[in-house]
Amino acid sequence: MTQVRVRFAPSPTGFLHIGGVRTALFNWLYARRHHGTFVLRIEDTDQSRSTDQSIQAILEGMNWVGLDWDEGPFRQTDRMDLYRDHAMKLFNMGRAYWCVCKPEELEARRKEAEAKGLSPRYDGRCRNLGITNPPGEAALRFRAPQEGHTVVDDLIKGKVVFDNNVLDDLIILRSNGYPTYNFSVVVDDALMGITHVVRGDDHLTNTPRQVPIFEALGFPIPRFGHLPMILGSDKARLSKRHGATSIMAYKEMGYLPEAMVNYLVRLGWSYGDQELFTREELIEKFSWDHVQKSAAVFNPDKLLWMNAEYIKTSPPQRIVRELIPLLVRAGLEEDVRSVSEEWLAQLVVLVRERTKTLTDMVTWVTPYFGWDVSFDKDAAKKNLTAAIAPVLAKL
RNA sequence: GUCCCCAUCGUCUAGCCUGGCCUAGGACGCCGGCCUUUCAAGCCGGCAACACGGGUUCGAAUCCCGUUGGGGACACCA
Repeated sequence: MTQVRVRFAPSPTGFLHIGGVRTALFNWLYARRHHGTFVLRIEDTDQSRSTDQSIQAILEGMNWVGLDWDEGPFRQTDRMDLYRDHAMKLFNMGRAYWCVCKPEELEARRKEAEAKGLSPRYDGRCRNLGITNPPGEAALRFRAPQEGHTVVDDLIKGKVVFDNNVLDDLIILRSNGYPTYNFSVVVDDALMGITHVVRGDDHLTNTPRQVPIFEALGFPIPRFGHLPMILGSDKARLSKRHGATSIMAYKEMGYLPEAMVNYLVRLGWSYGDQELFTREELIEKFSWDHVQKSAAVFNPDKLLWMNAEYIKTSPPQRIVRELIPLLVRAGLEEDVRSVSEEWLAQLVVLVRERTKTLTDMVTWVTPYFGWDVSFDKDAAKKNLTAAIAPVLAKL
């Protein structure tokens, strides 16, 4: 078998979403499992929505959960020549044509079709115009096959058959010269030698649109895998109104990255009855055939439980490292400086079984700081009751 | 509207491919008990599901068809 090459290709239009993290995680696990390569690619061809700040957020999030990439981050906007060259190649071989329809006209026609209960597809009116030198602004469309069918043998869903007559002649180059997603993704996945394209479920119907482009360009077709979506408690796609969806928001709330990873991987993947996995175990045990086909509801309670498990079982030194910045932020910088890490570690052991998040832990730990610095475990245990009572009262 | 995907406890899931071991297992949450001077943790126990309808079969959660329900896609967004 050839070397596994997978990628995570987010668009930088906001913070890093936990759904994105899960997609990245599955790709990362597969790469690590097979000693393959994990590529990070930033899909920033939408000029109006992409921001550098979002790119930073993506990198920050990936770093926090420990998903390291072997190549990249590549930015599609650095690769514009590649897309234009390949688009023109398609044009020159007659597989693409110039479309001079105005965006507003297309929009109007789409609405009209929808109103009539028809498919809101492009009607192909520029398809056979044979425009070679478009006057002013024009977009380049791919001449999609109209007959036959495209079969996607999905790693997760199995064989899925699409009739080519539902295919649209989609725009591959916008009139501003930027490539569209369905085109740049094909060029990049091919040129980057991606062997397995694993992405969200919402891309499944994009696949039969992309496969003919691979074919037309003479590229080998990668394997595809489509991961089920994450839903909110009302079974609607997970969004802000269900609570925090940014991965970094969970850091802020006092979650451990290993707990996030463990929870997210179990959301849609299983290994018998096992709930808790070390990173090494995940790499060793991960495979597509235990990935669920159906969408999963995000359950904050279970995540909280899992975080508590990690807090209870992680080496106290590890917890201390994560805790210190939070203590500093809580205004306890002086106090933290006056005690040893060892002292803090003992304190962590003392309170950890009653805390579910690091933020909880800050609350529990705070009253101890007024005490004698020569911390004695046994003495503290005897005095635990006294320490807890006032904290309880405040809660 | 058209196309595609999905369907086991409230939720995450095991089992389904290779029908009988399933009076359907585990986990979260919930309820009760034990432990504890109180809380938490821990331990023990309980509630709770094969969406529905037809087939196939000696036998179906497991295979087939249909229905219903949920989700996704149909942009000069990704």
